[in-house]
Amino acid sequence: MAPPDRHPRPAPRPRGEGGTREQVVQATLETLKREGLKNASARAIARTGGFNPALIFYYFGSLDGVLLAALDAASNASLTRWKAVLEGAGTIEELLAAALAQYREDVASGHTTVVAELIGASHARPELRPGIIERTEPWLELIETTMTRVLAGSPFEGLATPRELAYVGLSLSLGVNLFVYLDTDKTRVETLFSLAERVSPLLGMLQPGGD
Amino acid sequence: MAPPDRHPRPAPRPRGEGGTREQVVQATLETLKREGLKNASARAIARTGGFNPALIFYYFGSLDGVLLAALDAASNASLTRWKAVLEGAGTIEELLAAALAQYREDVASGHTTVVAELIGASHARPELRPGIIERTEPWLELIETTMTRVLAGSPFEGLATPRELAYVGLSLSLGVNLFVYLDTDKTRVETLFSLAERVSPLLGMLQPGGD
Amino acid sequence: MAPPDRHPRPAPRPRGEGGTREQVVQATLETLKREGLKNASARAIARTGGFNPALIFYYFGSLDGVLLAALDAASNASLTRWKAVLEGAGTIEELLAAALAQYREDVASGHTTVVAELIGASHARPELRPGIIERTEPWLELIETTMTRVLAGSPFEGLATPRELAYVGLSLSLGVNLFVYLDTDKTRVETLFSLAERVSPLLGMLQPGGD
Amino acid sequence: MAPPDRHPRPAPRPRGEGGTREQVVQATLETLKREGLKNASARAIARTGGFNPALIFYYFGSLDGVLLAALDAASNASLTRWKAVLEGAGTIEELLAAALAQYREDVASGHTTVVAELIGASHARPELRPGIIERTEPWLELIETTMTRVLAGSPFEGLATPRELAYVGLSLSLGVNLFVYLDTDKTRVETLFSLAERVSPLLGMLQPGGD
DNA sequence: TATGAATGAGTTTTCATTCAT
DNA sequence: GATGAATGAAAACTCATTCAT
Repeated sequence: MAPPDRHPRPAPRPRGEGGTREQVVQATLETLKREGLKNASARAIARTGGFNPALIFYYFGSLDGVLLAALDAASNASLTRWKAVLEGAGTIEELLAAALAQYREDVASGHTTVVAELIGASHARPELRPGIIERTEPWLELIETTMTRVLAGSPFEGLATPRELAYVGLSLSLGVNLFVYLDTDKTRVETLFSLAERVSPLLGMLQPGGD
Repeated sequence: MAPPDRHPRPAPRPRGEGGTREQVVQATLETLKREGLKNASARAIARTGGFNPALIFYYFGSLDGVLLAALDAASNASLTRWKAVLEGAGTIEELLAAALAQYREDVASGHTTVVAELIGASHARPELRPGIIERTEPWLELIETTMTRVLAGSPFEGLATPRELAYVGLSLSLGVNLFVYLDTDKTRVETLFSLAERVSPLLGMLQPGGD
Repeated sequence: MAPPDRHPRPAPRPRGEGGTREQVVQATLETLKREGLKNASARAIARTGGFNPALIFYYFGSLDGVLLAALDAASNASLTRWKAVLEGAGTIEELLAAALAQYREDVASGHTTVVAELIGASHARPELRPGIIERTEPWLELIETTMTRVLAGSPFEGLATPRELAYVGLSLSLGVNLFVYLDTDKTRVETLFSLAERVSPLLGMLQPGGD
Repeated sequence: MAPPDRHPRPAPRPRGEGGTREQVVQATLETLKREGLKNASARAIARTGGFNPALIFYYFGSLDGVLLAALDAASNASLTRWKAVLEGAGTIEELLAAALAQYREDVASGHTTVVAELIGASHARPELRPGIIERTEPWLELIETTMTRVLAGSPFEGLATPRELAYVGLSLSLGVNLFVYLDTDKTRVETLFSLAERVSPLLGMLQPGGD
């Protein structure tokens, strides 16, 4: 006469496919996109992923833990894409065109949302700041490297260091991210992008051989 | 019999001066600056201001209510200052110099923090978005008006509409706001500003009579 | 067409009778007695008292807060009783007899359980220690005062200071409390008490005039 | 893929020596001493010992299981020491001196802490009571035997049975244990012990041949 | 106008425990 | 013999909000 099994273990969720840990990160990402950081509680994430909230703490120790892990995942994926895109650009004009195209895609896919969300969140949740600042560095480096390469020989070269330009680039990028978010129907962002396309050839003209 | 320990009656707030409603807004602003949006709960605000949490709901109906009221207050104050600053500028160079000076002051005083905080918050708290977007409009108008005036007769005039430039300006402003926040020791922001100062005269040269 | 009232406020629990705060303390005491400290969670206490767990935090700030408040209540009540009892005793023999009677009553009523429970708990919950130690002092004072009075003129007077005897008394009292708790059927405690009754007259004989 | 962050594999425990089971008991003891019963969770114990929490259940079936096993270990070790000490004492005076010395050592080494902790815990955790009461018996027997031997021929012999005196002894011992715990800087306990030293010779004088 | 009391639903986190491997 | 993964239940505590006064 076995005692009544009050907690029958449920059929184990399909394992493997990326690993449970990965699934938790994915659920976090999805929740962040769908419900906003404020509502991305441990419970909400678990609901999204169909698992037990305790799992989050088992793998990441704290809610902040998963949030940063999710930022890592999103940031890394995005960084890889952008690296590929920027490496293909030889001239200022090409660079701007490529960046613009990628930015458009990011906006459309909503992929950047998470990054922007969490960077914006550093305001609301001071605890996250250090981790977020840290994850900003590879982006600065990518911009810096690209600037160094593309600006070689241009009149801009003497005007600003690559690092300085990286700061400008990151600020602009963050700003547009926020702007996108405030722009519900995306018409304004489109206006902004088309302006960039119009101006870009003019900048290209300033480059040696870029006539 | 005795009132609960947790709510020792504070030294009675000086009544009148500015009205209770105004005091609630001020307490909200202060809490926002000191503790971040995430921690700006009704209780925290009430603690800051030394009043009863229910007061918030009495005057503003909901927590989101005060938050938007606080955004209004901060935004209006800031807008007034900026209007004064920008109206004094006749040339592109003067405009940039004036804007930079004001921006520096804003960063130093922490006055912009609240605006940035709440705009960044539109990510985290979808409920606030509509209200926030609305409060963005006067800023766009200010930038637009200024651009129209300053760019008259310059080669940029044919390149972009004032509205388009307002979008650029707002994005940049938002971006720098975030960047400031990520930059704990403010050295990066200073680098950014000094770059702007170096570049600004060059742009001025493009203006008619600006040689 | 009012919106559906999803949270109809329940008929308010009968107010007054000692005040809500007092009810919370009583519920804590009762839970402590019935279920032991380990199981005296906020939920359990609230269940006992039929109120919302949040009420505990509203009035006492933390679980430790109520526990100490409960200790205060139990300790004070007990202290009052003991004071009355001890003040009536003029000789060592009378003192011992009175103390024994009161101790018997305490054991029977289970009233001391809570005090012993929480003092014993200082082992398991270091956070409570300072508060508990503090609440020990009036007991030491009571024993000290009594000893001073009763021992005047006896041969014990030169042997030990009243303070020292207070330490002995408190230790013995704590020890018997624990012993009581380990002694499920109370036969051992009864043995102990009857021994005390047998010995007490002998001590009395040592007193001046006590022959 | 990678193991979760929270469980970095510790430097592999030296196997064999004493057996894993014994290591679990030791870790329990150590955790009990360092963090108190309240915080001696399965996880905490496993962390202390550098092994997997499941090991506890593998060997002892439940958390209460290890706790009692730890009490056994501590109690037995202590009992052995005390047996040796008490057997060496022939007179009341010697007995008291020896006991006092050993008690002092126990307090200093913190070795008694665990025993007291768990006995005190019978309050907080009713589940542990039966097991604890059981482990009390050998102590009573030791005191009883010693009393019988030492009191032979003394005037106390007719006054109380050895069993009764064992109850007094255990109560006093438990009481002092608690008192020690409440006495942060140990000055009070020292006062108590020095009083005992002063009084002890007087008791010795009552013994036949003890003048 | 203002507030103390009260509450339901939520928060993050930790628990003892099980089980497949 | 030993462990990593996983989980349901519960822990302490905070939240925005309401309402009688």
